[in-house]
Amino acid sequence: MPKISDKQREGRRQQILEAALACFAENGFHQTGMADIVKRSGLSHGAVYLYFQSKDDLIEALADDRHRREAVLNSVAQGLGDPVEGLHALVRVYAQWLTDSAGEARRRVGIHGWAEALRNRRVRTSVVEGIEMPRALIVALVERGQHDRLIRRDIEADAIARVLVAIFQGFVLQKCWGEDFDVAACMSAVGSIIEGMRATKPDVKRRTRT
Amino acid sequence: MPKISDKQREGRRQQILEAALACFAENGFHQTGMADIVKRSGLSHGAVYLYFQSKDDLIEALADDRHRREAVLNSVAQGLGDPVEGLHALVRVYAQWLTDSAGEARRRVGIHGWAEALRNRRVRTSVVEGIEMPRALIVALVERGQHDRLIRRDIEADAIARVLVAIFQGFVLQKCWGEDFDVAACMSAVGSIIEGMRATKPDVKRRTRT
Amino acid sequence: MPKISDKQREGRRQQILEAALACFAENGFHQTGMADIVKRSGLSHGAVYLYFQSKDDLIEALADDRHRREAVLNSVAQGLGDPVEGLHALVRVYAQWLTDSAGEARRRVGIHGWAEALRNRRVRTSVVEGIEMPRALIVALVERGQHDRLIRRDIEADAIARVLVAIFQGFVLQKCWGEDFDVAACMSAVGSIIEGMRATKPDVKRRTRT
Amino acid sequence: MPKISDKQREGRRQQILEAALACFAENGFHQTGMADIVKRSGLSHGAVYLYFQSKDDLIEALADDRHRREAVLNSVAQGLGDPVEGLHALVRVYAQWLTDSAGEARRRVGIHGWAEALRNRRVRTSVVEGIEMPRALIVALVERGQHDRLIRRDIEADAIARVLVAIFQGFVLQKCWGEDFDVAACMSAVGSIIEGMRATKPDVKRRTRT
DNA sequence: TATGAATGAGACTTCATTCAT
DNA sequence: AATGAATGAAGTCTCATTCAT
Repeated sequence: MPKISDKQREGRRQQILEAALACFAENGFHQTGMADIVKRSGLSHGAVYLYFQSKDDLIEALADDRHRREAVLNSVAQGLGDPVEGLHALVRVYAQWLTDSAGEARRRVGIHGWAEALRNRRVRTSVVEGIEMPRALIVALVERGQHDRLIRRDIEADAIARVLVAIFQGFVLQKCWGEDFDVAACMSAVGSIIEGMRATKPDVKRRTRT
Repeated sequence: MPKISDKQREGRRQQILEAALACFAENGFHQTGMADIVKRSGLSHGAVYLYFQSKDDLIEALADDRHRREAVLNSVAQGLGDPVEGLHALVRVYAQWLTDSAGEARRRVGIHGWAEALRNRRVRTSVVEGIEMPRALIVALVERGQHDRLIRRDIEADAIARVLVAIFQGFVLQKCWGEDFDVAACMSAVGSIIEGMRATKPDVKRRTRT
Repeated sequence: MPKISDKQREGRRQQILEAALACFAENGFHQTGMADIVKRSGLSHGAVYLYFQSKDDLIEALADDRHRREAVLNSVAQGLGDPVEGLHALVRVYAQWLTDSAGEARRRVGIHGWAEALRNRRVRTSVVEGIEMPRALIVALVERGQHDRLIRRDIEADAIARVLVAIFQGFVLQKCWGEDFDVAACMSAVGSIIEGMRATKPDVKRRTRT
Repeated sequence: MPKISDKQREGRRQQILEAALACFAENGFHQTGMADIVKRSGLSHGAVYLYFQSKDDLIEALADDRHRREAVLNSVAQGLGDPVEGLHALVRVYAQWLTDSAGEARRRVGIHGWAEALRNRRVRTSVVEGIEMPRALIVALVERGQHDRLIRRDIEADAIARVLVAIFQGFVLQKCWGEDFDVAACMSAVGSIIEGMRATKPDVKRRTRT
């Protein structure tokens, strides 16, 4: 029975996804031909279509894949005691993801996905949900911090969350374009921003004044 | 061979670029056909190729166009007395650019350009130079501020510049994807961050002022 | 290698032929994929190829099948006393075959076979032999009728046979295309034509003249 | 201005249609590749798609073409004084069409079209309308003949019309399959059938004879 | 015997670009 | 200068058939 095992099946799937990832990272979705993916995967044309219905399906599978991986990333920063420490932890996780050389292809494909999201509804959904996760996480941390009087109350949690997400998006772009993007320094600056969010002791002073 | 006037020539060029911009904004570079641009421009295939050597040439021309427009944007924030006010002014200018409904197409094409920059050296150069301008401006402002003891000296000017640029890049993405991106609130958060950069020795100053 | 019984073998064969018949009736030979037949038969690709060498083999097997079934049809009209009654009987048999709702698929496949006969020699042979049977039968009946002075002698047996066969072919086409083909009325018209072939009494007169 | 004239345009269209006709006649619609048509037309792939949107469009254009030609055929038999002569005229016209050696390809494609009509709604419409024309014409002739007491009133005009149409359909099939189809003899048999429809004024004749 | 994953030639169609007019 | 018909390489995808298991 050449009905291959689920493990083998998944292996083939990954093989194709990896080939597609590498090709898309190099040339973008629309400048990559199925032939490129086929050749890189080491399989045949037909085999690829046995695992993915179409090129778009492949693109969407990669989008979903990314979505799933990011969920894991975010989980790292959850459940930490101090909200501000939670934010720092999140920054650290993303900094690491940004530095991981094996993730270069994934970051590049991510950028192509951002552009694709503008016209492909399914990709957009995946992307938007992808940023929704860290956004919600940050909002929760900030609001908890504000409730506990650890974070200044004059900043909107929603807005600061979008700002932090934007920072990482911009970092991905700048890192992928240039060779001289200093991740450590930039991350340190982000750390400063987070520190700047800490409630200053005036709370105490105000109380004393009152 | 009725050689047309330079003015007419430039008009035709703009006509084509506008058509291309609209098409690219809708469908991206590689999902837009020359036929789409030709139809939208109201000219003929031949005419378009009279003004642009190739589709890539058109893409690069738009990238350069963007580059030129951004130079104008940045000039607004130059020459202001107070560096921190300069930063705020820059934020305001970009906020307005982000809100301008007529610029939606340009923002979308910009995103496609970010992806294209990954594989097209000429586009990448244009994009990188494009962010180099505000970056350098911010660096200059911050360094002047630090020199004047108006801005904290524990943050790296280079890094904070990249952070601010990244924020705007991320905002463009989030704005183009979603319908519920609150520009004003986010900008206000950016304002807070800038305020957080102010040197905190008010005591001394107040004393001296008093 | 558990060799299955001949009975099982024949069962499988029929199972496949039935699936093929249904698929071909719906979509024609060349718009039906082997995958369709495989799915409908409930067997596997390999199994189908165990019973039929190729798709063409399947097509030809169905043509032969039809050939065999028609032989049975024709036998009904044989051995009747009155030749004219024989013709009427033949008409009745074909009318019934035309009305049989279970035969719809077979009629449709038949039409596809007529087209296929134009390029597939084996199918053509099968089809031509298929019409040869009723044609010869009609010729025999008419010639016997003419010999017995029951049928007018001014008509060629060969020609009238082709006409009758043609009528049924056309009826199959018209029935399969349209929903408003009135079989009974048309058959009645054919009956009139056959009646019109009866020798009129002039024979007697001629005799008297002689 | 290389905008070619309507005449040239129509010429190219015909060039392609002729190539398609020849290919389809040889191998049927689905066994003919666009490459075959392209090669035979002497044009390029792109050029063919400049005149026809798709292969299906080509098939449908040929179906419409046939439809139009048959309209001309039928017009021949219209406006004749004697209805029975009209029927004979119609038979003669179709007999000629059946014999015309240049029409062999058209007849073969017609058969493929009959099969295609089973699954392609547009083709079916074209085919059904195509037989509707002669059918209506025959019905009109027969009814006029019956009204004028020239044709027997015991036969249904509708039914006999379908019979005559069926005869020609069957003839086309038999002619295209076999090399020994005797058109003249068969047509003569059809003539006999039509003669058999004449009202037999037995009363008058018998009286005169008597 | 039976399975179904795999093959790869070939199907249809698009599209950036050219060039005769 | 301007046109738009024409090109043909390359794109995505299908499918009859095979063969390791």
